[in-house]
Amino acid sequence: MNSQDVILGTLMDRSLTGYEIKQLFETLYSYFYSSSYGTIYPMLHRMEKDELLTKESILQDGKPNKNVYTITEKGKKQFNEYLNSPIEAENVKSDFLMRLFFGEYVGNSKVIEWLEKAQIQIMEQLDQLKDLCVLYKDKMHPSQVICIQIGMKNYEAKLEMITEGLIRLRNLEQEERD
Amino acid sequence: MNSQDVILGTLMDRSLTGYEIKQLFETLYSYFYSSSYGTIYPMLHRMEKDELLTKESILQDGKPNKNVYTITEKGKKQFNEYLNSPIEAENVKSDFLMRLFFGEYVGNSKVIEWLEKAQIQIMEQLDQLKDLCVLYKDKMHPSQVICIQIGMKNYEAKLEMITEGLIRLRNLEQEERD
DNA sequence: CGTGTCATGTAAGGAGTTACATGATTTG
DNA sequence: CAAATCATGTAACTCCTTACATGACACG
Repeated sequence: MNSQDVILGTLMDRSLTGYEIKQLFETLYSYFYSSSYGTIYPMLHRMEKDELLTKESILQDGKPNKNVYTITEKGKKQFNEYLNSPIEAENVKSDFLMRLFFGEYVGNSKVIEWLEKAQIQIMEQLDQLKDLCVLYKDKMHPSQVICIQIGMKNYEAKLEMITEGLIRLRNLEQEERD
Repeated sequence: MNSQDVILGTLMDRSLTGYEIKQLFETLYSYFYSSSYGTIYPMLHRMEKDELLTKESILQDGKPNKNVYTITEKGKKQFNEYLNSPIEAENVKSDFLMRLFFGEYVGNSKVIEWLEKAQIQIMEQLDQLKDLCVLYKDKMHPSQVICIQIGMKNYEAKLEMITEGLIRLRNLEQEERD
């Protein structure tokens, strides 16, 4: 799975601009993929050159011009090949979890601070996903439902453990004061 | 968080070889970090040059020689600076979830195949984590306990949703046949 | 009147992976 | 006897991020 595969998949059911693709990455895809404009725009150019996509420039007044990309037959074929290739291992880099792992080197109050910040952030992410879930509810394929449910359940699992952990750490702090 | 930070943290409580560090990445750290020998060995060299680590070569018979690395005061200071820097956003690339998201383009039986494979794999990962949890149980810092609990709960959440999803998809397949 | 949104793009650099090379010993 | 384990290392390459540049309109 690389940016090309994700872009191909994204354009399978409708044509989009680079900007709109990035928005999808930040919302609907946020729990399983991310990449920056510095990846997306050059990749779209390359994919057009490789005839996986076609570009249509749309002049707008009041707003900057758009480049709307549409997947070609060749692009669809390529995406299909990807879907039939072996699944790659998940790749996670979680600074938050790593800090928790090394929490013994910073003291309880700092760990509590980290947990509280994470709690707020994850709540926001979960809310965003829930909203999207309501929005797309009836248009979603069963497979997509499973995907988004895993995403939500993951956030919920994290929140649960953070809440439990906070209780334990706050008790420890209290005991120290006594 | 980059490979240097993770290596520094790993060497905080004991000296290790590159090979042993990699083993930790693959087991204890597997749910929040990974990297290859191609990252680890050159990074260890660089960190020794930068005086963050010292190297001790140990000659073994029957086995290849070892380079055991120990963190220096400078290294500890650097790790402390990292711990006091702002936490970076989590970065996930999950090929599995992305395929589920685009599952409508492959048909139910393929999605079921993906889910079944993932189920087995995640069960193994969860078992591994559980074993480690038992092994380190009494030596773990409260913060580390939270970390590993999040890891386990995450796997459990995924398994739960996969099981539910499989039931739904198998019913759909059955209905189609009728 | 500043901040956010819409919209695209590039250049330089960083961080990492893959594939290869070596080689003895242990395990099934 | 093959495969896995122990153990280190490099070179080529890929992919991606960061930081910058541009510019108009809308909102409060």
